[in-house]
Amino acid sequence: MLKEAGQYDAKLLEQNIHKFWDEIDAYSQVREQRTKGPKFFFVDGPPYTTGRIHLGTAWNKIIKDSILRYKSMNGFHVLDRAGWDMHGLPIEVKVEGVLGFKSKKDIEKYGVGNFVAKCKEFALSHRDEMTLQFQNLGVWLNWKDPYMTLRDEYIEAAWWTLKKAHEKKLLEKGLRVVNWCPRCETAIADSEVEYSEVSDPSVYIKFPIVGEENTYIVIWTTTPWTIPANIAVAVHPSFEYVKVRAVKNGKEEFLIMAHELLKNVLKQGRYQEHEVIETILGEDLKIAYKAPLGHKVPKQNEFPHNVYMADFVTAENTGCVHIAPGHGIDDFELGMKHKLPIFCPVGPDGKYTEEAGQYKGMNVKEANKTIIDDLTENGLLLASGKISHRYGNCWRCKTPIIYLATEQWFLRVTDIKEKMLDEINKVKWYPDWAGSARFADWVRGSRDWCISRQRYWGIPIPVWVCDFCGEIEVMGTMEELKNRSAVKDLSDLHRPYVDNIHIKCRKCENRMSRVPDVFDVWFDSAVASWATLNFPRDEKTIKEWWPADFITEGHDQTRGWFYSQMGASMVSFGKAPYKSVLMHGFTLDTEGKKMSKSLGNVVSPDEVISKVGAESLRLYVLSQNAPWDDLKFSWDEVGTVHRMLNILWNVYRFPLPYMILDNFNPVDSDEKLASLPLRLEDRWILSRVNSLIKKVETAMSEYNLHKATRPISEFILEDLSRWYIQLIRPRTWREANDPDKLAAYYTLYEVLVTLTKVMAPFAPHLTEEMYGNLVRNIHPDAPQSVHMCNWQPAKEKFIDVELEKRMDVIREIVEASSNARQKLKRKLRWPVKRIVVAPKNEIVIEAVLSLESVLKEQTNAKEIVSLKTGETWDQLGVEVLPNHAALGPAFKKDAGKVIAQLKSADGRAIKKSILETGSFELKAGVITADMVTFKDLIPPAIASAIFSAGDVYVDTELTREIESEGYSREVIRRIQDMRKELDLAVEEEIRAAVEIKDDRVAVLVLEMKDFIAGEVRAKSLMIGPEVEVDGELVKDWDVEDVKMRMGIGR
RNA sequence: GGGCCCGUAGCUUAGCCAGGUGGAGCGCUCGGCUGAUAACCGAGAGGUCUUGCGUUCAAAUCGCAACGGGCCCA
Repeated sequence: MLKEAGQYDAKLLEQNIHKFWDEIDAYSQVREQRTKGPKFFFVDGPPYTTGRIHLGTAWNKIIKDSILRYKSMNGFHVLDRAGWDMHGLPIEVKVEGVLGFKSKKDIEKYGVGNFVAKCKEFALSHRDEMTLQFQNLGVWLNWKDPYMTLRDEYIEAAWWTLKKAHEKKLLEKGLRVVNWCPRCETAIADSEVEYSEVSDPSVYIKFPIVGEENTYIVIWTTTPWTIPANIAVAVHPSFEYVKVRAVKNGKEEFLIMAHELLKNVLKQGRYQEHEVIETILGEDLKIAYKAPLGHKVPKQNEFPHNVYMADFVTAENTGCVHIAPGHGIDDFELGMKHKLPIFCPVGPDGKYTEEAGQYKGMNVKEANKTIIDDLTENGLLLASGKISHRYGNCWRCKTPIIYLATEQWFLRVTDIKEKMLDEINKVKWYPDWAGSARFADWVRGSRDWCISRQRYWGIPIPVWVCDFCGEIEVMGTMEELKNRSAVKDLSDLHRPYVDNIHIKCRKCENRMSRVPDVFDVWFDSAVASWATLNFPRDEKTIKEWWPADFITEGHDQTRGWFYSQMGASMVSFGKAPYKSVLMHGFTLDTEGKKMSKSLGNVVSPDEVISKVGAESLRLYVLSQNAPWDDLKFSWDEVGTVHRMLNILWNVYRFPLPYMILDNFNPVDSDEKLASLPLRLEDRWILSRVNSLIKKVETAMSEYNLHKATRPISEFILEDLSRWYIQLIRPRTWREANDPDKLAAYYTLYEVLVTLTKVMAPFAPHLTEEMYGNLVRNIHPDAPQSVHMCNWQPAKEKFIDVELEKRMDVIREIVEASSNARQKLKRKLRWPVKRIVVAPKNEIVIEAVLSLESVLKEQTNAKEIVSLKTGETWDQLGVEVLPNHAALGPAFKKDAGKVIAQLKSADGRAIKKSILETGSFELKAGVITADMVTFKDLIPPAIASAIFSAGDVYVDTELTREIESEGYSREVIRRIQDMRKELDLAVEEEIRAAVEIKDDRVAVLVLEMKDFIAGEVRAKSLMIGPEVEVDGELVKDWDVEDVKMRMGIGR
């Protein structure tokens, strides 16, 4: 049997549903039930296990959940292991913070094994916390058996991939300039560099030219600390350079720089006068210079210093670029091209090494000042100031990065770039530009991928190098390492356990040792699509599932996971690891600014859930905007969604008491719907809900979640709540087993059950609750959960597009008539004599004709009249407006008389005659069409309003009958109000008495006594000018200036 | 500096691809309803469609540029 429902309490409801899901293990049942269906392989982009989830992560998982629920209902066998990204520097930094560590030395002292254990503990505990938070959102993924990057089988997937890269000669060790964090003492990826505005030195330095007395080439830099590593100067081959004689305080010197930048440089150096001596094209600038700090850095004196040409030189500052191949990417490439020494006198801790001579031991950033002082001292500083610009920081510890030339391991993805671009085209991107424009652009500009990190908590790079001959071998699996090393007991593939395993070199039989590095953490998630299938340990599953059918992440993952997966997959399998990608946006604050702790504008999912529940949050993020647009969070809009759900809940619970009272038991509802006398409004709502299904299907086929959810809200508010429920109300409180009432019951029941299925993917809690009552309480053998139901396709037999159109017209007319009523302040409770519709087209006539009863009821009109198209209602008066400009010349001095006669004549007759014959005869003369214009005159008791396809006239003239009914309804409303106050049950009968202190009104109301008694369920009812009023509740009322006293009791 | 996306009423947005009088919701003001009631419904006010230039008979819509925001890169 159906049960009544109380007010909508989202939190309580959601808690109960979560409990219910746990009890029956709903998730597992749903997935198992679909194992025979077509496969749908989804790979969860693994969130990083630090701290709590934020709104963006919540949105991400809600999108995933909704799509997977939809796919599952549509019969797909969904594979969806949740994923966790658990390695890497972010966790190391957090753990270092907890332990109060400042540098790698602290970690070494503490013991790598202990440190790694702490990192693991941190990752696992945060995984548990975050799992709960995701579950609170109602997100269904395989939480029991998630993939975790710290598991041995996952590590093997990464190892196997690297071995593939090695086999395909795409793995390379080399000296490269990398982004280096001097605090973390490791290389970091381009994607781990975060830019911020900082103030740095801006210095102009003069490099003395060899063989030319008092002549210098001028360079500019923001990093004076790289000057000890200077090896060359670069100029643009096609720029024009000049040699200038410049004078400052009576001293002259000769400077070389780009011609167009001359003025600025001389101003910077405060030269008082100058003269261009010579103009030279960049490509002809063949000069050597002396190291500016040779006296401090002896090693510098061993290197040649020359000027080279480079296209990357821009016409900024001096047009001459200081080149330190050990400290810059362009510098390094220029150095390689000209076989220059890659001089890098800086250690991993960001301090100068032995090679930096007198600067040894100094922190480079702190050395800036010393170097500027030293240059001043030897007269080579032209100018020194400050500049505010964007500079890269380590995204985790915020330390400014430096560029260092170091030995690193690289994946040569640039070799397979073209193939990667081909694969991008084969992937279906939502929206299209995410792939064709954004991702393709990123891939085109990508460089070789530096995959090594000099850290501890990560997947150890499985490369063993021979201590003697340098031979390289890559271990692809744990098994392989065991066999090659004869270490039988290998329980953990992390550092430090793998660090001490040695193998014998195949070439020279000497000892091989593992390189100490770990993987860039992006490499971990890069292998997720096969790691989640337990490949390479399990070689069978991958054949059945891979590649992924679908992934979805935020647009920041273009450079991140979309790319890392693509790269790793191209290396391993030579094709894209996913078939379709939905790229979604970011969550921003109401201002459109990003949410960040420092701005204090962060809204957490928990905060939203605690206020309005997860369901409102879900529908809010799904419907607010297109998935790929950024979402500006707004509490107001969340509130609006919550209100919509509340209305749905009220719509759902409204009929329950009546249905229960009537023992409504819709076991054979299909049959009943076919046999009961459905009204047109019943057929209409059935048509609407089935049209809705089609809309949702169309939107979901393109993952347009906003276009799927918005029509659902609209249906609930406009069609169900504001219209259908209003229409059927009188039918629901009819007492007998009336087929007309049953038709409404069965229709509403069908609509609500259909709606729960359409909404289930998006609002899994609310629909589960409704389903439990509406379906499970009636059919005990129905699927246990709405999420076990099949998607219900639209029932075409119910769809009637014409009817939908006609109902739209009726709704417009009703709106217009209530607008008109308002003009004359006539309440809806008071019937009106008639409503006249002047239609613009035939559809309106058909609509009024076929849906007259609906129109009558909703407008509370005694009669509905529809005119023909173009017909003027004959009750309207016509005002004739004389056209003086035409009448004057035509009638001259009689014009005044004509005008007077026009005013007193019957306007309607004039209009009719003019329209039919073109003229009208007055006593004073014949007037023609050009002499007059007409205006409709609306009688005082009539109000009009327009709608899109015509006019509506409401005749509010009072008749005895109307007054009688109007006052009666006033009485009824007040008695109902009192019933409410006494908290009476709907079906409970009362005794009532009404004293009306106006004889005329008392008589009018008395005429409706039976009607009133029926409406208020009164077994006895007394009405009259002098009635004794008593009972449990007695109240005095003022009804339209008539004093009434009413009393009711059981 | 470059790539991609976004900019419409006080707020959140539809319309833009396929040019032809800008639609909603929230909020506000006024009113209605009172057997969904700590609910619900109607009406009204409110828009230089970020700005400028161009294409066109016609531009929110197409093109170019600028400005502001987001993500990514340099």
